[in-house]
Amino acid sequence: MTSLSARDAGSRPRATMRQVAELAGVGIKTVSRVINGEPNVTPQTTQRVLDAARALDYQPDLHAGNLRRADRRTRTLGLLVGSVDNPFSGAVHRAVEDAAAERGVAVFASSLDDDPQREREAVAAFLRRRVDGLILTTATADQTYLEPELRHGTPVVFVDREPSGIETDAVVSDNAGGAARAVEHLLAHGHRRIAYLGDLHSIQTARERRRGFLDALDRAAVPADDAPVIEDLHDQGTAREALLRLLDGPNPPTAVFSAQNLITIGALHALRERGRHRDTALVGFDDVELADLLEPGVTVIAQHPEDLGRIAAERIFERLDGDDAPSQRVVVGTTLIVRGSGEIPPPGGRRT
Amino acid sequence: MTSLSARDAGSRPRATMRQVAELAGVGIKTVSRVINGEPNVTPQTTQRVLDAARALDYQPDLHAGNLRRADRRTRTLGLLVGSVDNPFSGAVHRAVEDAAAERGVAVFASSLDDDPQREREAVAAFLRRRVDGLILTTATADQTYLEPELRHGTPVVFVDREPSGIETDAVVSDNAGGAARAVEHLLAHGHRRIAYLGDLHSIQTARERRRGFLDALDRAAVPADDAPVIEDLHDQGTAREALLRLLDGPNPPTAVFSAQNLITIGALHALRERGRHRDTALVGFDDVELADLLEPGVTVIAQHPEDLGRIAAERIFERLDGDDAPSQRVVVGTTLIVRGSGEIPPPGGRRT
DNA sequence: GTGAAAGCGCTAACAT
DNA sequence: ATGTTAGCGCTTTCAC
Repeated sequence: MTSLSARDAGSRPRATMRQVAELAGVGIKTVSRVINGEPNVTPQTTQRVLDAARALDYQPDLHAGNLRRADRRTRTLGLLVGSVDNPFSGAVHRAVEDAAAERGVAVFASSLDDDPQREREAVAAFLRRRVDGLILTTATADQTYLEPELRHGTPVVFVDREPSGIETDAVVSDNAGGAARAVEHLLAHGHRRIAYLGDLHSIQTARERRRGFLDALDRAAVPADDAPVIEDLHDQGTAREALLRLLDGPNPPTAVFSAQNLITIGALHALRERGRHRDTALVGFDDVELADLLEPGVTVIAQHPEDLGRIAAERIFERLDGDDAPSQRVVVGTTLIVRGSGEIPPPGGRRT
Repeated sequence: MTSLSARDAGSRPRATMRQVAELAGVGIKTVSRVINGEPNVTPQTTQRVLDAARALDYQPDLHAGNLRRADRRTRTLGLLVGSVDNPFSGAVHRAVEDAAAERGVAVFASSLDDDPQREREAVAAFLRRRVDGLILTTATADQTYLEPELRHGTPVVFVDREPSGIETDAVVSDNAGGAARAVEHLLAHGHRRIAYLGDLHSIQTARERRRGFLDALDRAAVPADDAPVIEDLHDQGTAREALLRLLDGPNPPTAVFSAQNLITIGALHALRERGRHRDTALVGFDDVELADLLEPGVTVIAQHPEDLGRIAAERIFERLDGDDAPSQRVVVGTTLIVRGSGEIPPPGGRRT
């Protein structure tokens, strides 16, 4: 007897509806009615069926039922986020889960890692499992590949980043606006030499934040030469190194705008390492835990990931409920949280 | 024309294998062979089938196939964590996802919120979707209800918390050991009056950490009366309030052991608010982001959630591969990270 | 190398 | 109020 057969010996196959029907002495359709809470079954029969189901540990097979069911709903959603390990993604995920759970919908979650190929594979994996809808953070330059799914009627909502090449719903932060707000805040405190530390240029939100940053400088008539723009940072380590290079350079910035949560953490490390955290201003995009307890506290442009996730999930369910309005783009505002680091004046004090 | 029918008008039903077969001019079984990479199809036929599949945007229906497939595998896992919004859970989740993705397995993730009812519902939702295995963080006092699933052959691995009432695999941190290590560290720095701030007593790990805490005090012959033990804290707010009460009381502790990540954050807030963060020692269980940049840095007993998640997922796949060894309990060690807060001496200096 | 027929567990449609 | 039959999209079995 091999280990496999030994294992099989102990395992009863899962009970089916037919077996429940047999044990209860009723037809299979009656069991179906009871399990699905359909009317026209006497309380006595209902009880007999429930007893039989309990006795056999019966669990209905959602996928088998779905195969023939008119609405063909799996009550399942596919969610693609930056990384389930990132606090921003976690908050989005939680909001989606809450909205889905209310409706008896389960959520497949996958991490994108800003890798276009992972996106394609995750979406394909979702579709093969016939999810009712897709909530996607995208890493591809163009999402035309989703066009067939949209035509098939599968709702797709983009969260955090806007779609490109297809017309569909999106829920995003006010990236450019938030970044501009950060810069204006630093400008108001007298800074002129503000460094930009940004994520991969391939990421739409990174480009938006950079645009907001540059626009704000432009509006203030600050020559862009004064602003070192460092892009393509993708984690704490690279962000730290980039800022260390700036701080060690000939003309270090008096203020820093770090355009993503991990980059902010990397920047904080660099400033501490050079002992420059009390004289170099810093505003981060996206809030980070414990930012309020650092000295100085970290001023941030907070996003509202719970709102992004909740609204995205609600759009999906509205679409599933038949809403066929033109695709919408919802922009969720950001909030400046003043904590100290963003209010540090430049060395010479406020100029002009 | 209602909005629903208008919507339907634009949506083509999803292509089936039969349609692909028709378009390619072959039998359905040949399409099946091509899609599943089975042998005995000529390259020419293969190409014709792939072309047809492409033309129809064909995506195989994993669940339909699974209905008849011999192994009945959905290539899907159910994961239940504390909350997808918690950094510890996020790290566990990510490790599970990585192990699963390698094998083409998708992950359903749900948040437990330490609510027994949510656990039951999440597990039922997983089972109705015929997940191949369950990785569970539990909130129930007894998991005997899973016995039928184990008999059906569904692998169940507990992560973070140990099972009760059933024999199955578990992957947990060394909670008691880690807590004891924290206390020993504080004792070594001269503390005798050490407060314990713990999570819900209903949580197994919380009880373990409390046990480790009390055992270490006992071994050091420190009377337990000196140690205020506050339990049933469940978020930053309650933890903060509890510590504020202790600090404002007649005989405040000289050191604090906060037994969970959110509790540590709440404790940090309380200490700051009273300006006691430089003279009250603190060791936290579970690491928190930016703990190293606070002043003083926060000394913690770090867990290794990535290891917990990875090992749990590996156990599941080993079981699915036929491993029928007796159930295993894997204990992942903790790591003391010294950063400053845990090395603050008591007011009178080191006693004895 | 390829295909026809049966059937997985369930629901829809139509009995009775 | 309950049962019977067909069939969802696929894999299995077995025939050719």
